[in-house]
Amino acid sequence: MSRLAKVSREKWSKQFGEWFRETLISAEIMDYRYPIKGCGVWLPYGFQIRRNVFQIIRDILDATGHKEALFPLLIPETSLEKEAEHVRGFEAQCFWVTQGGQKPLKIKYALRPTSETILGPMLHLWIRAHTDLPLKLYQIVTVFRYETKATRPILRMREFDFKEAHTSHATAEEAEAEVKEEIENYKKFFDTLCVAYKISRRPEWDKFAGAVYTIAFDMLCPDGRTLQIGTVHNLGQNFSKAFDVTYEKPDGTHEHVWQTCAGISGRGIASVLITHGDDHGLVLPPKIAPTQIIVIPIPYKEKSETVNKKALEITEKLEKAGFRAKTDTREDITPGAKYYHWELRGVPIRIEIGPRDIEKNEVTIVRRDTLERETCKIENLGNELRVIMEKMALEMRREAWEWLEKHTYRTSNLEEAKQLIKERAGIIEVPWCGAPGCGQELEEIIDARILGTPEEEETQQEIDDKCILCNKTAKTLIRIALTY
RNA sequence: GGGGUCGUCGUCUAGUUUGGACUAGGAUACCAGCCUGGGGCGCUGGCGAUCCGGGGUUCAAAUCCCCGCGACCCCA
Repeated sequence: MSRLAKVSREKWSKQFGEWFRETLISAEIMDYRYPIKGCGVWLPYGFQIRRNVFQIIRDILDATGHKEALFPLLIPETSLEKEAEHVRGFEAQCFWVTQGGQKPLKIKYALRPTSETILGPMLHLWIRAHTDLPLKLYQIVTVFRYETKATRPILRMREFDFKEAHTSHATAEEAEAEVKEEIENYKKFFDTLCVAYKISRRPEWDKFAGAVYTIAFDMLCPDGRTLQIGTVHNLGQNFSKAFDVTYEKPDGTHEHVWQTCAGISGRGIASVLITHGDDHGLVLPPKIAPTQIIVIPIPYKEKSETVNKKALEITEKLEKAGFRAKTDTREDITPGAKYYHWELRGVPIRIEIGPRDIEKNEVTIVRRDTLERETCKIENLGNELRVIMEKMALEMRREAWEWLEKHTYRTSNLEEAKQLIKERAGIIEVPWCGAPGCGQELEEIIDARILGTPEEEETQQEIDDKCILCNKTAKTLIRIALTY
C-alpha cells in the first residue's frame, strides 16, 4: 500500500500569489477572466463554499438579534456628501452613475462602496422613540470600489460581496457593548472557519472614514503580508447627526442615536482557502465543504460491478446520516487521478473502497489535511467520520494559530524590526509611545503599515518598555506588517 | 502617485530580438475508442488560436510603431 507524507507547502509559501491564482481557477472557485478589471465570476463550486460561509455568518448574526434586510445599490450624491469625513474617504473610489438612458442625471448616483449613507435616510424615518432601539440590521450584498491599483482575485476586487451589519443604540455605552458583541461574533465566525487572526485597533490615520474608531481582524498570508478580513467600527453620532437620526427618550427629550457598523467581505472566504492550502490545492474545514466525503471505488476487472454498487450504497447511507457525500463513478480515469482531483478541491474526507475492503467489510478513510489513512468497519462508519471531522477541524484551527504565532515577532530594536519586515517574516509587535507622529514615521522608516494596537484581552496588560522610535515611555504595543 | 514587464488553442508555452520558411510548433486539458485500475497508467484517433482590440508602417506583420483594454512585478 503506497503512502504519501503530508503534502508539501513549497509553492504555497514560496510562490503564494501564483499558488492562489492558479488554485482559484483549477479548483473552480473563481474565473477571473471577465473583461472588466477587478471583476470575477464565482463558479458553482466556489459559490457553494461561499453559500456555506454566508450561512455561518447569518446564523451568528441572527442569534445575536440582527435582522437581515436589503437596501438599494444606488446612493445619491446628496446622501454620500452628508458626512464630511466619509465622503472624503470614499468619493474617489466610487463608481458613479451619471446617465439615465441618453440623458445626464441631475444628481449623480454612486454604486455603494459601503452602506452607511444608504441606511441614513431610512433610519431617519424609522427611528422615533427609545422603544425602537436598539435597531440591529444586516445585509449581504455586493459593493463597488474603483480600485486604481493592481486588483487581485478575491483579495482586491472592484466588486465584492459584503456582509455588513449596522446598528443604532440609545447610548454610547450600548454602542460600545455592541462593538464588543460584533468582535465576539467575528471571533466565532473565523474560529468556525479555522482561521487564525489578530485583532487590532487601527491607528487614528487609518480608521474607517466617518468612524470614531475601528477594530480590525487581520490574517497572515504565507508570503508574510497581512490581509484585513473583518472590521468593526464605532460610529458614535457622526452619521446620526449627518442624517438627523434622533429618538425620544422616556423623559421626552431627543437625542441622536449611537451607531456601529461591521463588515466582512469575500476575503473571509479567501482567508479559509489561504490558511489551509497546500501544494495539492485546498483543504476545506468540513463545515464549509460542499462535498464533505468523496467515495472512490477501486474497481478490479470482474469485481468492478460489486465495488461500484457497494460505493454507491455507502454514499447513500452517509447522505441519509446527514453527510454531504458523493461517489466518483467516472470509469475513464484511474483512482489516483481522482485523488488528485478531489484533493485540489479540498474535500475533507476520502473513502476508498476496493475488493480488499469489501472482503473485510471495511473501507479506507483518508484525511485531506494530513493524508492519514485508516480503515474502518462499515457499521461504525458514521460515528467514526463524525469523530474524524471534529478532530480535523480542531487540528486545522490549532495549526493555523501555531503558524500565526510562529510568524509574530516582538522586538524593541528598530533595526531588527526593519530586518524582519524586509525578510517578510510576518507581524512585528513593537513598543510605542502612542504619538501619531511616531507611528507614521515608523511606517516610513520600516517601510510597512501599522495595523494598530492589540485589542485581544490577553494583550492588554501594561508594558514596561520605551517607544521604539522616540524612547519615551511606551504606552502600548503596536503591530507592523506588510499588507494587502 | 512613479517606474517596469507582459498578452499566441480552455490552460501553460515555442516563435517576436533580426518582418518572409508559420499552413503558428509542443505539452496539458477536453472528446471518441481500446486497455487499465489501492496515488496523475498506456496506446490510437479527433476537436481546438482571425496570435488581446483598434489604427499605422510595409510588397509582406504574431513579429516594428501608436492608442486602448487587460494581467503581473517593483518603488514611494
